[in-house]
Amino acid sequence: MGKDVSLYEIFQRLFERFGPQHWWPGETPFEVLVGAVLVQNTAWSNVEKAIERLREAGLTNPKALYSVPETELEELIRPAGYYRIKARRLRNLLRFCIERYGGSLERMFRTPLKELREELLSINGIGPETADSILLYAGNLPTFVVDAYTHRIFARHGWVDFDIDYHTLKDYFESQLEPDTALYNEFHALLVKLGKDYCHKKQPRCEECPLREYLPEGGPYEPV
DNA sequence: CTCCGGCGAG
DNA sequence: CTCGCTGGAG
Repeated sequence: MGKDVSLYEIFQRLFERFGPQHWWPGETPFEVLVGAVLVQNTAWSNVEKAIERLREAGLTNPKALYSVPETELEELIRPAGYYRIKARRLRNLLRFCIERYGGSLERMFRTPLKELREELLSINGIGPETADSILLYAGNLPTFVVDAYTHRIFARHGWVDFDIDYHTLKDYFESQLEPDTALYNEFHALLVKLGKDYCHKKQPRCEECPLREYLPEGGPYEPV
């Protein structure tokens, strides 16, 4: 797996083309945490509307947001889609923050990475990608976030198999990269940028892609 | 495997 | 109008 590719080289190619993506820099850790749940299979532009509504309502911390009745929360986050299930998932996460850490995200993120990751994964509605997004982008902890774009980009280039699972792909990145929060942050953001603008699900723009020099002969690999 | 769902791009 | 979206649960 991975062939002879250097992940640092891939990162460099993407960074040279796209520059810094400054993901989740100005927002509070709380907004990042909320956004990580709301963004599940959803365009970020829709999540921003929901976050903006919560901000306008002054719901800027776990206890405040958890005090909102579930049906009201559903209406607040409605623009993000999946609003019923996301309201429930969000409340599951908030309840955890409150009961386990007194509603203090600062306290929560002082927990050892591996330990906190397991705790987050035990919450109904928090899967591997959401957990890692919270840990990396809200907690600044060095865990690599894998997503559908990462999978698509690396499988199409033949660097990993199409049937690779989340943890194996995550371990692949973390085994070849230093545990650097800033690097993980920027790398994932750049892969999302590439996935959105070039490595489309249908009709990828390989000719103009920053990674075109790594394209296999005869075009990108496809799932069997 | 299906469902959850509003929303914007094309 | 259709498609896909910084997934996860049942």
